[in-house]
Amino acid sequence: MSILSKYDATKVEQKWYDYWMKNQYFHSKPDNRTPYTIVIPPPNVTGILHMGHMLNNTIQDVLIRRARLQGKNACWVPGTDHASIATEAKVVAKLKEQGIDKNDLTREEFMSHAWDWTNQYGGVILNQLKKLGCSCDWDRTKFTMDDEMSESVISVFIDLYNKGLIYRGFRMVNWDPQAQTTLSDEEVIYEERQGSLYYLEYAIEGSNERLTIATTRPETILGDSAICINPNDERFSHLKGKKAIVPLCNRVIPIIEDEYVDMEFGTGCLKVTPAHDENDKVLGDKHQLEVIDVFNADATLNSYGLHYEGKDRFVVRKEIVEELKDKGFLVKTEPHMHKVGTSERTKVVIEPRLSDQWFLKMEDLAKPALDAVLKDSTVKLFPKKFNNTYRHWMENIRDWNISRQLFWGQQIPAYYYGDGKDDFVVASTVVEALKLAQKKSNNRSLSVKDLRQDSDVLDTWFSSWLWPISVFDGIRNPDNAEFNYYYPTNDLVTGPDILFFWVARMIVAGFEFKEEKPFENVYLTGLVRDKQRQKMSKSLGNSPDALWLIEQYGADGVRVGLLLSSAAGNDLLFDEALCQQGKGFGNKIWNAFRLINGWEVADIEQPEYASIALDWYTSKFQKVLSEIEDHFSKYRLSDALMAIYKFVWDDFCSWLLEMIKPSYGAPIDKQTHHRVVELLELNLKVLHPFMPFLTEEIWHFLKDRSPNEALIVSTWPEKVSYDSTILDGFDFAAEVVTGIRNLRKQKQIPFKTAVELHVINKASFSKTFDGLISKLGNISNIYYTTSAVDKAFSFRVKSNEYYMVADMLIDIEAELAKLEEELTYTKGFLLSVQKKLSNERFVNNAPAEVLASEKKKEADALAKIDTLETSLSNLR
RNA sequence: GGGCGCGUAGCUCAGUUGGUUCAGAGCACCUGGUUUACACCCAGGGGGUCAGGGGUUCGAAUCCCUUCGCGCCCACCA
Repeated sequence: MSILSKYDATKVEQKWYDYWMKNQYFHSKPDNRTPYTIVIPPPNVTGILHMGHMLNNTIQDVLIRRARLQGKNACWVPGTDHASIATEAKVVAKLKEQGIDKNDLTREEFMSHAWDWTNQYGGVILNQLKKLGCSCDWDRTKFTMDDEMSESVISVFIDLYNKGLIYRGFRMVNWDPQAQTTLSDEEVIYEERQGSLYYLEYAIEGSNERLTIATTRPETILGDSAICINPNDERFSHLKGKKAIVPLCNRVIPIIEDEYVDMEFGTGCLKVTPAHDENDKVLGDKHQLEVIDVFNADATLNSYGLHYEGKDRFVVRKEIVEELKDKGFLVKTEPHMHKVGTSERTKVVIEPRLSDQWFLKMEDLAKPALDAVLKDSTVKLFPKKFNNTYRHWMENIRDWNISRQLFWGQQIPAYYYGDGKDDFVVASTVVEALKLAQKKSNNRSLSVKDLRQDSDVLDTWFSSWLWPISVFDGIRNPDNAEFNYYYPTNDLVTGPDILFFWVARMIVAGFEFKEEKPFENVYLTGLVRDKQRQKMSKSLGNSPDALWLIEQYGADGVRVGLLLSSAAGNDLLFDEALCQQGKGFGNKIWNAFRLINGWEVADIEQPEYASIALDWYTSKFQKVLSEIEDHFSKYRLSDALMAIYKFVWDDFCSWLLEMIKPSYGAPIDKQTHHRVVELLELNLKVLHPFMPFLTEEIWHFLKDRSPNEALIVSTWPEKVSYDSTILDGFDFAAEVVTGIRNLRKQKQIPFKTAVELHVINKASFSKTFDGLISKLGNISNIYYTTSAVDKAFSFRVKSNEYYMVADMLIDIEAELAKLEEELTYTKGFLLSVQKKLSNERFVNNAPAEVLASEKKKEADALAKIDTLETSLSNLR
């Protein structure tokens, strides 16, 4: 087979993915190995792959592939989330295009459309993950609305209800008027908006006086039930006990007193509208005020809105201000910055609204989850700084509104049998519900027909908080073998934006339902932004198409590009140039392989330099391996990758291969070839998690391998002790080579011209590396001497003096100047070291090794000065 | 308003308990290169008062105080 000079990812990647799939390497089943488990953060079933997914899933794949190589039973469970509000919104929009109004459909009809949609788009994102190389166990693919997943959700609901933790309450909730559902507090995003503060006059009953209040929401005045003043406010003490008249509708409302009112803000008078503001609701309850809801579900005004009935809240705001102005109620308008709650999904302004909803009591549930992270560290967050955020949320946790006024989701298993507040039962089936209802109502004649199931569905997160448990069927079959083997899972990789939505709640669920954490480590990635630091989003259009990127740079290139600059917890500034860098890296490795592969191998003696070079690289590999391990242990994947990147590019390609490369046309000896292939294989192993396709491709080119010898199921390199003296020696030799190269460049001595090298070996540097130095510097001979060499260019490494003899004119003045400069610098350095050493307090307080190092510095400097001075006097 | 975090080379970031190798890496930049794996390359190089100020210490990018700038999370002020 011919080997192309440029690596072509597009031709290679699909081939290996199919191969891995065919051989079932992604598939896991319990056995006697240690499990390593990751559950995917399930993406929205109808979503498409964006940069955040690419980053997340690349990281997960790196972790899972490494674990697999380490001999663990690696299991990565994929799946999707039904994302009730987002998906329902998409389906509603699509139906609208077809001229179908959701409100005209029955629940069953709508669900059928939604399932069609899901089946049509549901697989898209998972197929995109395959293109990225993700080694998920696809046989385990789950969907949060699968029958068995839904069953788990329902049984958990019933369990929590029976424990008294779920209750039904008439409360102020966050209402999304577009989706016409409630939202949890977490789904509301507060945005700073420029608004206005309107000063309105209310007449006082039985008086000509008028009272001015300030409000940001004039459209709600028709729902006012009181004016509130601070009892300590002397400006208004004469109004105590009086009544005010609401403009336009002329309703008479009481003037109440409460210290809640801030005397400094606005006019010191507050209009109280219990139906449309949470604080007003509190005041209303305290003072037993009437609750007047002026809105319909879609935030148009209802009949309380008088002639504004049917108009949208924002339209009414404009119009009512005009009317109030015309009629003399508007005193003034001031610009006012304030925070407005918006829906995470639909972006519309949230309306506080009173309604019957289902809530989950969180306070007690939160306790074990709080301790697990902060006290016992049974769950560890990376980076650690998120511990504080987590603590704050958990300690101030509020009850979770879990009902949604949607169709797409698990319908709440509550059945009403009467009109009373408590006339309902909670059960998994109608039959069971009937039994309970008959008992609770003491009415034996109650039949299924009398039961009406709650029309709400559960919050999506109420199903995904069970994800690590339910994907192994741990709710329905608590003691099953799979669950016992895989749970708790090991690592969770996700974005910090869903720390509360999902991560915290999974921890809660783990302890509540399994008395066990759901995972050990949580790796929170950064957000993917563009080069201008803008968040990547569809609306900004700054997010590159994932598949297009993969086509351009190969999955390996994109993976490397994403990982190169994404330290854990830091935002990633995505730049396509990084993918190019990743692709370039792949090509570099490819060419290193081609070089090795192209050598003619002969049964000849191994040169000494080659053996030394290989020994050095073998030790260097071990050193880098321990660095890589260290980075992995801290979830510093980009550092691990960078360590490998530099190691492969610099140490392997630029140093090792150049050192062992046979001269032109000559064959390489068998032994060297064998060892360098082995070393390349080690490189491929540590690279595989990052660049799975390229490495597998080369792996199979190197040798004929049967499927069970594939790289993906090979073994992670073993850590063994290594020789650090050879590493130090090599560093010294490398400095010598660099010195030679520098001189060649400065003096324009072409590399092709062999030169002699003379050395005054004051540093007693081992001659072991002479062969390598000669090869890399094109040195004809190395001579050891004790005195300066005439007509030569010189350079120094530590206290060693090197002379390069070339058939060229030496500029004595320039050489002198160079030596003088080095001498001045070294003397200055010596002075600073000696100053330190003569400081008694330093000598007394500094640890021994610091002291020793300073003394060594002093000795080295003295030796170097001696060398320099000798050279100078010789030259003169 | 409360809390957390950040400010190190042109850019993105490392820098563990203050002390060999502490001022680093990658990219970008500059100079040279038709070395028969690779120009997606090779060799070499420049570049930082570690945001400003003060303090502790024999010694500070690192610890403390303070000023300035930035980001994030949480919170009901009309």
